[in-house]
Amino acid sequence: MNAYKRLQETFYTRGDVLTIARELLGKQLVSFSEGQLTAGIITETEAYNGIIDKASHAYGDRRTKRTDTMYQGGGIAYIYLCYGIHSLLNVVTNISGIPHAVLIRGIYPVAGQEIMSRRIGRKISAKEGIGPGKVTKLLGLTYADDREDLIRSNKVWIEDADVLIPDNHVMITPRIGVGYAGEDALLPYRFMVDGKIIKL
DNA sequence: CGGCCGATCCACT
DNA sequence: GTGGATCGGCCGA
Repeated sequence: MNAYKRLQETFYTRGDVLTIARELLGKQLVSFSEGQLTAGIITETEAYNGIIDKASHAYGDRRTKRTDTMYQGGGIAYIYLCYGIHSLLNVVTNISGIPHAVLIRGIYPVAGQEIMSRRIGRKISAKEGIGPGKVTKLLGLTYADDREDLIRSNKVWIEDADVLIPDNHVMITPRIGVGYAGEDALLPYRFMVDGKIIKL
């Protein structure tokens, strides 16, 4: 039923986190959580550029129990709790020792919409999934799923679903909610789909 | 050890 | 437009 190809390690371990954040647009994020399959096309991402990026948890090479996940090799999930309530899903990139990550901020639901509705407590709209806290809620993921292996896990992974997002439908802006990051708050590290998703 | 605050969302005014 | 929910990480004393 589903012949889509899961993204492999070579996709995640590349050095340019901005390129990966851009290329994740249109990819299909799938979760098989609580025995339920849900999936969405990624529509919004943000890049976090490691120890030199003031907006990153790993700024200044701050390696703690929490940020240690980002120091692992690319291809795993970094999920942490924000505002005490929301679990935020990131994709760890680059090689082991370099704490790069891409925050998944938005998805367009394509499978398991009824499951998603139940998880969120009401019917989802077509544009549901905007906002990183909502992404994890729809997919049934929490910070307990931190470090899940996107390449080998049967709980959460990302695959190429033959969705093409042309450059003229990609909007690039500064990141959200990172005012504390000084001049780095202005960097154009946020990528979002503007307009139609084109399925081949 | 205490206190502040964050890569947010939603209900309510 | 705004404030409440809710908790772990981090910093300063």
